[in-house]
Amino acid sequence: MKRKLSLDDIAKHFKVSKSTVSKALNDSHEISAKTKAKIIAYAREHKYRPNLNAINLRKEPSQSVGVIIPNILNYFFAQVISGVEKVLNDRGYNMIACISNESYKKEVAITEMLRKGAISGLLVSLAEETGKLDNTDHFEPFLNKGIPVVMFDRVSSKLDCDKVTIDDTKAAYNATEHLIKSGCKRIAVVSLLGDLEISKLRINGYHQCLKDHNIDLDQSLIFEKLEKSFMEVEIRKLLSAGKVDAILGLEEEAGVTSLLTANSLGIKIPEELSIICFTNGILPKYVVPSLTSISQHGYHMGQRAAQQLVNRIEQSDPEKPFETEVIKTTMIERDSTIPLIKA
Amino acid sequence: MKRKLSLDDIAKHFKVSKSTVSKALNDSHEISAKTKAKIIAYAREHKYRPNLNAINLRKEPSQSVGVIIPNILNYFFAQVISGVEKVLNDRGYNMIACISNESYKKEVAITEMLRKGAISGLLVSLAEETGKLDNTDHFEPFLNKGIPVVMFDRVSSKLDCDKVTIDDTKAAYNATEHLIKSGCKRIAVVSLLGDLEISKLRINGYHQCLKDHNIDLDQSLIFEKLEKSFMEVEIRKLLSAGKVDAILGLEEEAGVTSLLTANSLGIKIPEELSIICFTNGILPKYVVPSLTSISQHGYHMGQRAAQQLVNRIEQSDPEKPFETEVIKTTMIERDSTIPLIKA
DNA sequence: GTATTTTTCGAAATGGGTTTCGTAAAAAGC
DNA sequence: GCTTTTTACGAAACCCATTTCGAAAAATAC
Repeated sequence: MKRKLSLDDIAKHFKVSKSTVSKALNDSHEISAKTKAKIIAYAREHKYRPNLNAINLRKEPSQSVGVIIPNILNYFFAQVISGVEKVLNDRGYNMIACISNESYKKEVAITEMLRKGAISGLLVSLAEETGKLDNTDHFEPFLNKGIPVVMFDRVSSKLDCDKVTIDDTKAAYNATEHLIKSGCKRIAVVSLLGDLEISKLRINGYHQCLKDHNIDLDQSLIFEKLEKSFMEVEIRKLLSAGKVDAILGLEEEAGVTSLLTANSLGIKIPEELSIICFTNGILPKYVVPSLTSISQHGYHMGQRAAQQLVNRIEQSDPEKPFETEVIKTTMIERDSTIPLIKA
Repeated sequence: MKRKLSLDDIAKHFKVSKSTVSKALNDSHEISAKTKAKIIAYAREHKYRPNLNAINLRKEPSQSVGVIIPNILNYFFAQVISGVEKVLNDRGYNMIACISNESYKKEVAITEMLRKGAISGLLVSLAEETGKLDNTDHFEPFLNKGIPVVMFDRVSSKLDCDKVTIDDTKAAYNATEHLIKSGCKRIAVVSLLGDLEISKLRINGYHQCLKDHNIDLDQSLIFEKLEKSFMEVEIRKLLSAGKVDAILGLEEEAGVTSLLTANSLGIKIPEELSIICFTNGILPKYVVPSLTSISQHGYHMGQRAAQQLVNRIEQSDPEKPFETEVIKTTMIERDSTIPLIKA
């Protein structure tokens, strides 16, 4: 059991006071060269590291908030982080960014780390695996301690806290409707989102829209839990069969992969196949043909989530009911869909 | 000058001891319901916030390191962050990620914030503006305090510390040589990097290669300090003039913009124009035609930088000379260049 | 009514540094 | 040799919340 070496320990070793040690290590002029030398040497040898909390206790208290995102390589989350960082910085907070890498275990480990640390609040977007396990118990300790939690985008209805999302159901509904109005009848759904709640919501929107337009639901056209490694093969099978005239991608990668696969099969877009996908990242604009996609306004969502959190932190009324803010989505029409003729 | 409300302040107000206040706020059973109620009410009303450093002083000390990147929306930096985060997490550190947004002022503000905070080390990639001003004084205080700093990618020779970079000169040389060997003679350079040191290094590599192949340098082909908003116009002018048969983009955006502009002008790639760019992000693979680019292995670079930093933190030999680790780059050939026939 | 238990609270120690101020010893001044 | 100034260091306060332990007060037991 090695306890950390402290100033007192060094002081005792040399039979001097800890103020002497402190001054020696800070290279104060009050301490003689010899004394300084031996203390510094000893400190180095024994890898003395000052306790940063102790140092900071004397300084202005600094606040930080933890942010947990599933994957920083996802452009949407990079946008969110960008927005979060701006707000936090403007309001004098540090951001401790953590990446769950879509893993439940990692997410739990992060929360444990953050609990030890000193955070004033927590921003979370759930890992895919957490969505599947549907377990958000690891966030409870924060709420119990009065540390506010705000979930964004990938939220869970199991946790009672503030949330910032898009209207997934409505966005999916509108996208589906656009496809139907442009003449599509057999609309497939492809997705890597697995068991996340937002996946169910989006599919619900799709269902509702089909129903409202009297189109029979065909379960064989829904691929909601694709594995990344098999996605392209599955899509290729689907498209080769020639039974679909549109694809709704529940996230960007599914949409882009559909488009590229269609290209490689020589399927004409949008004449023979229309595609719309969620998440307007970098790719939709640059692939050929460009891809109609639904912007979730990540930067703005990040800003709003951070603002909600800081408001909670700074205003101490725990009685204030939790709110779910819904960010409007925007469908950005590009070349993968047939433009509607305005009535 | 309002000082933060402390436990003592509340204790004095009610003429009780601060242990009573502490217990009341933590909902201890030792405190009567009435006492608890009034103390909690008062604390809420006056927005009492415990000093987290004081709380943490009693817990296991947690270490965190600051990371400053210019822009999280840049895929390369997202990769770096990804690698950094993995290493830091594995080794028990928190990551405080900060975004300078390419601004010198913001970068300085971040360092000031981090100095107040408790960080054990700092990872930095310079903002473009900082490169232009060529001023890294704001990092000196960390080094003077014995807090190690590791720079990565956009480093400065002004600061004496550990660094992790690619061999910019060599990478540019190799790319240029590839273009020359595939028959290009008039190679333009386009870049948004402005006054960053890496920009000069890459241009040096280009110079050297031209020299070694007895090609005269034409300054009018070098656009090293393009502004983002004028870039496309400049490139369009350049390409319309029809005087170039290759473009070397010093970063991804310049490369992609060149490619798209050439497309829109009907210039055939790679027959009439070859393009290579630095930074193998998401786009090069997806644009049409796909773009030959130089991978800087961001994830690996992030990992190495973090490892260097943690090593410095944990091993207390400040005498160890600073090192600059050079990460090998890889040129990924795609369809924007003519393949070389192997000898 | 006395003995025992429970409730409620306070004093003080704790965590690990920094900083102020006081003092003894050594150096300098005359 | 005596006074004044430096130099070198220590004691203690300070930052702020938590927690242990002891004690007084109140409630219950018999």
